[in-house]
Amino acid sequence: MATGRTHRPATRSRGIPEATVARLPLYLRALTALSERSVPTVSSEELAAAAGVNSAKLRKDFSYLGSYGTRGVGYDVEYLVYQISRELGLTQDWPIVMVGIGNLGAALANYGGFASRGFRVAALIDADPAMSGKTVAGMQVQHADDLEKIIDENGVSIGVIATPAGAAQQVCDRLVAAGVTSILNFAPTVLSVPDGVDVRKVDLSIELQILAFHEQRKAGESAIEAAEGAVGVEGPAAKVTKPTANDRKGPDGDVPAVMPA
Amino acid sequence: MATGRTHRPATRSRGIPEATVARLPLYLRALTALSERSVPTVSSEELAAAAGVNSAKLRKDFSYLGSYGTRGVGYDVEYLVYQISRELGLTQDWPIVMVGIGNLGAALANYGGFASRGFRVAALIDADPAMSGKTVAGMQVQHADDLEKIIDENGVSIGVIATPAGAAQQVCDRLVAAGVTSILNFAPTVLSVPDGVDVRKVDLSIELQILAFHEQRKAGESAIEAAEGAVGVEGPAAKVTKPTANDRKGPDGDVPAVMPA
DNA sequence: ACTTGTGAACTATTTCACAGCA
DNA sequence: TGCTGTGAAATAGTTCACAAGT
Repeated sequence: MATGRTHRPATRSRGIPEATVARLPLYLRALTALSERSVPTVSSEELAAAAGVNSAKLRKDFSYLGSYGTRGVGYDVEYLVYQISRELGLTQDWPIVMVGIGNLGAALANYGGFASRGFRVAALIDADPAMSGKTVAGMQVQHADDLEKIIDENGVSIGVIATPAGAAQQVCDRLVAAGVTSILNFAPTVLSVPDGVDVRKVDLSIELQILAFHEQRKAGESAIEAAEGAVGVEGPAAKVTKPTANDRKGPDGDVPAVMPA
Repeated sequence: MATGRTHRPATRSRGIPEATVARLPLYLRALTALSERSVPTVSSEELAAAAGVNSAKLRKDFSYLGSYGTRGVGYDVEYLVYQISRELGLTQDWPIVMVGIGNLGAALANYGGFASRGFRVAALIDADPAMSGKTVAGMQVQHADDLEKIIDENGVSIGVIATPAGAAQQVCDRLVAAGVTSILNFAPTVLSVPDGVDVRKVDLSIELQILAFHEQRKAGESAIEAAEGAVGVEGPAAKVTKPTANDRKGPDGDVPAVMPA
């Protein structure tokens, strides 16, 4: 339903803001949950709550996609699921290759969230000959030598890198040379790629460091307040102001080492 | 080493932009690498390249921390490493608990990047009795019953959730009740927490969906151009007013199922 | 009576470009 | 001369608040 189609709301299809794109998967998840509960429609208010954003932002986001709601009523859940899926390109099948089947790679291979949207793991690849032939998440791990062939035969355009940092750029280069144009990088390295190739980076330790920053703020605040006798008193004494030392800050040995599953 | 120290440049310590905070770990990583190669100083240009940003942004970012560079010369590597570490709160020790030792949890436990900055895994916790006592990453997995005791005894203020989506909110509530004020959430759920508690979310499938969006753009561009040769017209008949079936959209079974390491 | 869709105001972030210092 | 530090301009993103549909 929804009026949709004939009237082209001007906005459609022309550059959706990056910030909006990043939230579409969030909305999609919330909508999918509603869909499973057979909820027919949602208001921007309800959906926003379920997705953890405010309703003005959600409405603005949707306005970039088109006018898919009905005033006075809300949004048709099924219809919106479809529209967002389509916008994100999830109505098609995306074969992906995963390179580096260590601890993290194995976890990713088992990750249900990949398969549950348009993604399909076409191959698991590891450079370690000892890994070849091992079964991870129901698939045989293949050797890196076959990378190009696999990409070509499966029409892969998205690659996931979960190798140690040292190998990432090299793997990336091969992926790109073989035709991959989008890369999800879990290795703690800055990858350099030619124009036209997208890279997204997930860095586990960075997230923790950001939390530590805010955590320190909280602790510091009360310390200052306590020292100056100011307002907002809130003080679990447990907040050891000056913890132990911290010698280690050792080598950047991030990403899990390869280790058979 | 570097002029620094005595002069306090006005800016210091007052609200550093969130976008800047998010990049500090990036700079820190690049600087650490330089430090290991015993490079004494870097220019904003060089460091920016190593961190994958542009130099104007980097200089602006650093200007929020203070004036730690030397005009005509650059930045003292060791000094900057220290200043950024301090700013991020990494000069102190942060004990963390990890809840949910499935595939992903095990990978995280083995992740070198945690230990290599101020973080220390104080405990691995899983609700599955079959996991208790098992050794993962050199630590005994403990049962969820002991959560509160562990948090209290170790002064933990940061928790990592790697449980299935269904258990996440419940785990979160217990963490918060026990005194945790920062949470890194790997479960594909929106967590609700009281004011004063920070949550950061890492969602593997969201990142892939964002890539798919851009990937589709690339492909679509040429396809549409080829098909319509014209300008603004966009008329994929596919605009099925009433979505097709769209079967799969299966259960939101994200996050890896628990499975012994 | 209710809820969307959206200009307009506001806030945050990035980029420019150059004065100021080593 | 070379490179930082930073106002000022440009751009991106968010929030407000209300007109317009249903």
